Amino acid sequence: MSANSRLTIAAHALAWIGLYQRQGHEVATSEQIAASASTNPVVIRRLLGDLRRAGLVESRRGVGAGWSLARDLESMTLLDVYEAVEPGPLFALHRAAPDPGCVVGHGIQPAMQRIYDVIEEKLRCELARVTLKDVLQDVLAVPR
Amino acid sequence: MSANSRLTIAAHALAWIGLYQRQGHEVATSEQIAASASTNPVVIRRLLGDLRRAGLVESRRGVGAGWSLARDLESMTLLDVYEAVEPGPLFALHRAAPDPGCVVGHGIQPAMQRIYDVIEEKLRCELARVTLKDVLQDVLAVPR
DNA sequence: AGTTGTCGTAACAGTAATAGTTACATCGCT
DNA sequence: AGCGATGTAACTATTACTGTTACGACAACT
Repeated sequence: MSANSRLTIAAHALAWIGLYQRQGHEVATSEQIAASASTNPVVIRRLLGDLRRAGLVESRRGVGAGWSLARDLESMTLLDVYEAVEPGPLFALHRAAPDPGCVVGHGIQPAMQRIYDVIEEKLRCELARVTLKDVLQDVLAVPR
Repeated sequence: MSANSRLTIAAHALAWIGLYQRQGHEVATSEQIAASASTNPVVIRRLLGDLRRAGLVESRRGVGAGWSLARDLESMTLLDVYEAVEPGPLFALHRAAPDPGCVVGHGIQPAMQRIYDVIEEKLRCELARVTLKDVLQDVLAVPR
């Protein structure tokens, strides 16, 4: 499906900031997070920018700048992250409108859309079950 | 997420063939289906090729060739189609392996993978609930 | 006031997948 | 033998994500 890693990296960043703050630090820099996630700081800044617009993190500028959580990890779910970071739908309909003169062409889009709506709702339910605190807990529980 | 229309078009094709056969025809051509779906015959042939490999349709060659259902529409679910047509996972992990020396970098992949596995299983359950007969029924129920 | 370190963002290249198109060999019926 | 459709290769176009460089904006510190 040409899956992307945006949800993974965003969760990684939030867990990283949460753990870092738990260790007594005020803010985390995009460079630190990027090093942990093996990616580029700009990628992190873009993703965290989306999360800031969604009210999940805050950023400070100037010297000693960086990112901090806007809410407790316990109050954030993967659904919040997903919505902040993945705009589009899971499945697409036809690129070009199907033939409206054909019975199937006429009815297929409403029919499939209804199915896709149900499926996306289920997906959201599952994502909403998992808080970022759960994620961090799972991360820390992995044996080394 | 950069969603694609493969599942939609494949369902369209199956519903079209099913209805066409119900009307007494033996086989449907990729050109007929492509016209209904407003796409190119080769796109249809590629998708139906995947469905043939999955045992959902059969193809005949030579004069009077075309596509027919290998099983009843009632015995096919959207999960069968999804599996035939969408190889990859819904969400990707990191492109490059995260820093194994970092606690988060070390534990994030198993943690997220477990979450993604659960979510994909739920998705499959939902897809398995819908047969292609249901789809065709819904299509025909759309008012014109 | 100047220096410094970080964010915010634009701009561009690289990669990959889907989709559309053309072309043609192959097959099997008539 | 001729015909009509599949099967498939090859190429292009489009799109999205990712990675990278660059630089202005900003705020703290000396």
